[in-house]
Amino acid sequence: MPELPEVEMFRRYFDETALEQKISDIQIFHPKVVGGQEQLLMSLIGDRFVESQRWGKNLFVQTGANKTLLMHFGMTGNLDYYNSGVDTPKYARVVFEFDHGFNLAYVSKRMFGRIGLTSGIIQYIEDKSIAPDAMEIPESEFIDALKRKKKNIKSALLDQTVTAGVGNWIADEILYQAKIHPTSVTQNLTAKQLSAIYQEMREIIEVAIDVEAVREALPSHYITRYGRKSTIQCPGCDQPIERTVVGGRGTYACEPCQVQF
DNA sequence: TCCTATGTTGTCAT
DNA sequence: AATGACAACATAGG
Repeated sequence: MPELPEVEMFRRYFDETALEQKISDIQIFHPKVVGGQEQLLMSLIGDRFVESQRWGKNLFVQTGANKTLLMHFGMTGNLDYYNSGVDTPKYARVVFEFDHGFNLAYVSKRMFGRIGLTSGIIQYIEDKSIAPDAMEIPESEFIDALKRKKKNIKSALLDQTVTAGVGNWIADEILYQAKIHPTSVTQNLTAKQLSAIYQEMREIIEVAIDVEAVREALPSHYITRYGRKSTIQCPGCDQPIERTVVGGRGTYACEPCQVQF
């Protein structure tokens, strides 16, 4: 699920459910998602979450004791706030128990996600060379970063050192809306085309957040709205949307509409 | 049985 | 040294 708009939904959900409550206990069901730092995470018992911040697909939370929790959701992750009297959600890997009888589960089915304490947001972002968030990055910085990449445009958009938050469906939608073929050589694109990509990126993310990241609620001229089936037709020309593999990721595009550069 | 899935990273090659 | 290509990770559904 989680690209930038989905993680933004998780952030809002987290704010509505988990802020300002005393953490009375923590359960870790799988050491892998905490990177072996079980003791460190357990040190949050008695603390409380005070403020969340999203950067790309990363969700950071500051605690009252000035610690920084990081959650990344991988390909299959989410948060689930539930009454402690009912069953623990399936695939819950870490559970925060609060004083008043409700729990927050960090759920990660395929366990590609990670949760744990970091030395701080800025430090973490620097260490991992993560670029500015896709909704924050200035156009000139985005275009300069793209120009330096030798890979195809789709892979460049997925590169979190170019900008943070674009994932597989957003990349496909950006290139579909910009009418640019995903395998186009990034350095062949003109300033005007790169600018169009930037504008589409912002527009698509904004719209996705507006519809609360519900795919079926996206505009009818978005190919993402129709899911990842082999039967989708291009909303523009009615030709079938083709599936290929680009940079190791399933990629959907309209061959007639999207020009190869 | 085989392939795919809204992500990142370690390894190997260039 | 730095960058790029690609398999690997773990689980379920078609």
